[in-house]
Amino acid sequence: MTIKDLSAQTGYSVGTVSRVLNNQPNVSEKARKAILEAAHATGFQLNTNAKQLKQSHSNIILAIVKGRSNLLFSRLVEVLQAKMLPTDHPLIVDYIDEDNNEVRRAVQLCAEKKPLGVLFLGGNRETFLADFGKIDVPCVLVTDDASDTPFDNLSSVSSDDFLASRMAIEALLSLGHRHIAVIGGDREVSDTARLRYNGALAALRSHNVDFHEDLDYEGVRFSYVDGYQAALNLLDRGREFTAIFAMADVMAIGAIRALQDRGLRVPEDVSVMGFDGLQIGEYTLPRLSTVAQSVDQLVERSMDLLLQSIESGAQAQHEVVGVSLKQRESVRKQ
Amino acid sequence: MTIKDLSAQTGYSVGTVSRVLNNQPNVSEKARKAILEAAHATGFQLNTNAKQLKQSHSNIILAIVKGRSNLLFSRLVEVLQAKMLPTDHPLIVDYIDEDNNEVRRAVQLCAEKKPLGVLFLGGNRETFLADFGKIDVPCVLVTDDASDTPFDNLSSVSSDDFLASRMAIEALLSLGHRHIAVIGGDREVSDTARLRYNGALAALRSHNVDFHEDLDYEGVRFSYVDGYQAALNLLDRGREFTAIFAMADVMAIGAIRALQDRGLRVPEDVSVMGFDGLQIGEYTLPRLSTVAQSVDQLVERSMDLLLQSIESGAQAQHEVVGVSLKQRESVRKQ
DNA sequence: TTGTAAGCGTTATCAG
DNA sequence: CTGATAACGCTTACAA
Repeated sequence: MTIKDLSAQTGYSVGTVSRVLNNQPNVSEKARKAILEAAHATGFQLNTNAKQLKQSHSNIILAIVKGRSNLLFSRLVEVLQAKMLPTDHPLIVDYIDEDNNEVRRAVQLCAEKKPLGVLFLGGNRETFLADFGKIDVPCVLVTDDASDTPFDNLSSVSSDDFLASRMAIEALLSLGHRHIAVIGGDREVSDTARLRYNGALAALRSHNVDFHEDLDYEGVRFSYVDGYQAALNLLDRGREFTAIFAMADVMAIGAIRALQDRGLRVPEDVSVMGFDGLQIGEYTLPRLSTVAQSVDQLVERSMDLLLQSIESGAQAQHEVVGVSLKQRESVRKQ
Repeated sequence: MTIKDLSAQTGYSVGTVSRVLNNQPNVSEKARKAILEAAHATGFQLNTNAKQLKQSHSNIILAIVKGRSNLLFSRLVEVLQAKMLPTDHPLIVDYIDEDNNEVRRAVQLCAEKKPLGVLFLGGNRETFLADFGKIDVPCVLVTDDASDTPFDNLSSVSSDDFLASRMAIEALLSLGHRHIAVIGGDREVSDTARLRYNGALAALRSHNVDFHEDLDYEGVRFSYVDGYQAALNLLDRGREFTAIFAMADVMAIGAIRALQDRGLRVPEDVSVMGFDGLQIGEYTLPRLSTVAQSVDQLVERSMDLLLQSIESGAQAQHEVVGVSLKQRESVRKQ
């Protein structure tokens, strides 16, 4: 089934059929009705390959998501979809593995889909530096900062990871905790992990609190099981600590379970602070205290920046949206 | 950048360039090397639109996933990707919203991608009955049963929802529970919800246990918050129950929190049994007792059936894989 | 308002 | 082994 068939069926030319199917003007109501009817009857759909191959530009917005099982990104995508619906920009969401190159993927997809702009959910500075030059449509990096990047078509909207992390530690400190362990990611690989680590360290240092990277830090993957194992390692190392700051809620939840399994109560014996503000944190026992990123704002600002660049050629901007400390149940006074 | 440019650059014709880029035989080593080198140097990638438009068939396997935030499906996709990697079948994963029509989407994508076969992660019987006739490649419906469907190119691999649900209830009954509430989905809409409901009901009936649909059943969406609210409703209704069976782990987790918020202890005061066997269930307090679906087997059998149909034209088959009762901490003797 | 036809980047068929 | 060349299904000037 092609527009040719539809053309034959209705007696109109493929040109007219195409115009109707794309809601273009300059078509008689009669033609429009006949063609639409035939299309509906047969369930006809335009072939996206041919369409995109031929089109010199679409009004697609592309979102490239780094990591399928990142719950924060899942939520961001949900909200993004909802907010895109009322606009007339089709949203194409493309998932790549965490260790794939998001920029190269974008280059490829830009050539194929000719989107108006692209949103990167997660990304790595080095990767952008290496290949972003090949992209010429407006882009926004979401959840990571790109302000120290030399591209004038790359905006960014991120939470202030350094500050947020600092807030998390300060909150713990202000409650009297003086021995704090940190569970995070690989700082060599992840900009986010590095920033959060530095923020935590800065807070610790400024309060003259003892912290030994080798003993008090666990750099692992952002997952339940890694958080669980990290907490176990911390415990086995024999260091005394009254609080753990985990750089992601999933790790925090894993860590809490590890503590509980070792007979420690949270928060009575050990406080645990997470990062992200995932939904699940509201249903655990204890409910997870966390530094919550604002999904709504992240999406809102990103779309705004992107649409502004697209519609009025606005300059690249780098915004930081606020985080909020959710004091729930997993943290208490020492 | 197109193969034409590459052709000009290397002095070979587009035909040869295409052959090289597709690892086809009948190309001299010299040509292969020169072209590959040029392609690498420029980071050239074939345009998928043009490729798929022209190709009469690919060896793509298509997976259509119904619902982005279904944690079971996320896990299935992960395992699926891992298992597909060693084969030479590119896996294309396409996500649609829960309330979209998976079959119509498949029809469209089959026309465009010409896949060898398609895997449906989740699907609705009615939907298949209505439109599946238009699909002629081998397909497997995963997690739902399609044995009462008249298509000879549609296999299915599912957990026995009826039996599994029955097992869940039996387990509760054997522990002395006689007042069991059930939290599930909309049986009008979801085959799965209906099967699980019927299984639960059968078990209850066969033990002559009192169960009033209006009072003891909550049909809601499969989410934390809905599970939470459902448990609250159950409580507010004033019925006495010593156990809750939730048809999904996420609902069970929500329900547990609701009970805890009302001062009830799980499992001391109320036992809660989930369904699915998600990872998160191993990290909650209490750890979630659940009827676990076997993600590995589901994927393994689905791929097997699909590949058999593709490679040797095997007939459609309908398999049921076993579930396992994970007795963890949220259920105990009444 | 409608039709015609070129061409998007590729694959595939056919000669050479 | 290699090169021309005709599609694939669509959009988009341009003509009518």
